[in-house]
Amino acid sequence: MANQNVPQATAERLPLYYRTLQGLVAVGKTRISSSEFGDLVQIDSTTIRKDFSYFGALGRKGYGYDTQHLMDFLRKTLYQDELSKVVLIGVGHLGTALLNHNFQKNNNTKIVKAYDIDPSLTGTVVSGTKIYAMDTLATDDNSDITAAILTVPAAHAQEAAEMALASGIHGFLNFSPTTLSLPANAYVRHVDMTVELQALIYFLNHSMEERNSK
Amino acid sequence: MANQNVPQATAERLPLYYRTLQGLVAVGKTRISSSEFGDLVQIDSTTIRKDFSYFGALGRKGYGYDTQHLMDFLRKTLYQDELSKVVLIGVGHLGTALLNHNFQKNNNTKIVKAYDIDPSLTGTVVSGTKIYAMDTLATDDNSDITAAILTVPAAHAQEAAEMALASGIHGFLNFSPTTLSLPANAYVRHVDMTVELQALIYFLNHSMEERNSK
DNA sequence: ATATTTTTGTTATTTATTTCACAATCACTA
DNA sequence: TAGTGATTGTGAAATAAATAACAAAAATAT
Ligand SMILES: NC(=O)c1ccc[n+]([C@@H]2O[C@H](COP(=O)([O-])OP(=O)(O)OC[C@H]3O[C@@H](n4cnc5c(N)ncnc54)[C@H](O)[C@@H]3O)[C@@H](O)[C@H]2O)c1
Ligand SMILES: NC(=O)c1ccc[n+]([C@@H]2O[C@H](COP(=O)([O-])OP(=O)(O)OC[C@H]3O[C@@H](n4cnc5c(N)ncnc54)[C@H](O)[C@@H]3O)[C@@H](O)[C@H]2O)c1
Repeated sequence: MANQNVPQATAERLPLYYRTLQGLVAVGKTRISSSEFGDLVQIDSTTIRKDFSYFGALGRKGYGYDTQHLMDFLRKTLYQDELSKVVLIGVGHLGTALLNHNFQKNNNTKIVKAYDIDPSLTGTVVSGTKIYAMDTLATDDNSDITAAILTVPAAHAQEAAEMALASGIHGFLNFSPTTLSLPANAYVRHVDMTVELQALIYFLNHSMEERNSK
Repeated sequence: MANQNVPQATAERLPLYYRTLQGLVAVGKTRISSSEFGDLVQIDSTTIRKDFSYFGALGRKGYGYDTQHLMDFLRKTLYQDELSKVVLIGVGHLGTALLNHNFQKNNNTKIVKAYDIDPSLTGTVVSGTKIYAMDTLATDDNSDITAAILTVPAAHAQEAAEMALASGIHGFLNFSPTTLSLPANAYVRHVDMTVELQALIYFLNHSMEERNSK
């Protein structure tokens, strides 16, 4: 069942498809065509049909897609039918916001514990999540944890990631503005708000120039 | 000077290059080769040379790149030599974290004001930024504002964006897990943490399966 | 029951991006 | 200042992704 040949670009769209389908099922919509779905998610309908086709025939010709069936399929494909446990490292401004955000709603992921270097935070509970000292991280057994969310200052992201890896964590969602150097058995995704903001400003200015020069 | 034919993928890497160069200049490194730079940012050196080549000859053969010169060039290209004013809409958990985060450090962008629908927040100041009522947004003159950061609940993101657009804002950094439908004169970038987390889980599981099947 | 319409799944085509390969050029050494 | 080594800039090739086009199939209407 493992689909080795699903393009990366397709895989990255699946969560959006899944969430959109959750919304459709919730409002009682039972069927949808690729073009109507495409309008919703702002992706060309051909791209959507192609994406689904990597997983076999999920729709019915002349009818479209059954939202419930498609949602169920994507839930399995995205491993959302089992709970994924994650930890959060760095309970500062951003980390606290993430702890307060209930990822578990429509999203089978739970922040089960947090780590911070600040001794005054050790043992406290933020939004139901207990905070542990960093000293214990590297020697803890976290092999049941899917991923670590890194919200520490950039200067400490690398060491924090290495400790987490030592404890058995292989996935990382890095919010620090720095590149991590980890061995090949680790997988990192980077959410970089500064980059996003600068890219936004770049594209805004350039599309304006383009418009003016026409 | 407007470079119409810079690929999108290249443009999206420029902020990372710029930030990395800031770090290099700060520690006194005056020159760097594309391969050393590539190791730092984890991008193939050929890609880096190609990226820079869209802007002309920025390096010197047999020498590499002058970090200060390259940084200055990118600062101009990314419009980082002028201050970009942005507003933030939705001062909740995430919005507050962003207000507390000093974007202006190494990043010529300032959140100049915020908006929220909660009357108890109106007139208060969070981390130096004054909060205004949503009623006033659509009629305010925000034509000097580059972009709006949207950190409102998903159900209100569309209406908030429309009000901001009415006030003269054309750029949006959307943190809500929802697609925005805006006219062509608006430009939206989407930061979607739920999608990132699910994509991470998907790739982790799939790369594990791949490894096991070998 | 038949005709018409809808809509998928897929092959072919186009476009975008990355990587390769290497001549041209400059830096540095002796 | 000649010779060697380093490193860029760039066409060509390879890979990846998006879009177009359409036959096949099923739904719906008549
Ligand atoms: N706050 C934001 O909105 C925002 C936006 C974009 C990026 N970021 C990035 O996210 C990261 C966190 O930002 P923040 O605003 O929450 O910072 P913060 O200073 O508020 O919080 C950082 C937390 O990490 C802890 N910490 C420091 N060193 C540590 C270590 N070695 N191990 C474990 N914990 C450690 C601190 O005690 C603190 O609680 C930074 O890298 C920042 O650049 C934040
Ligand atoms: N908190 C997180 O870490 C996190 C993570 C991922 C995504 N998000 C997304 O970011 C958004 C905000 O999340 P949050 O946790 O800060 O939520 P929150 O409930 O803490 O804050 C939302 C804020 O928006 C304000 N608001 C509500 N309706 C509004 C309207 N129509 N106009 C203006 N302001 C309005 C509320 O008064 C509140 O202050 C949500 O869409 C959420 O899904 C948050």
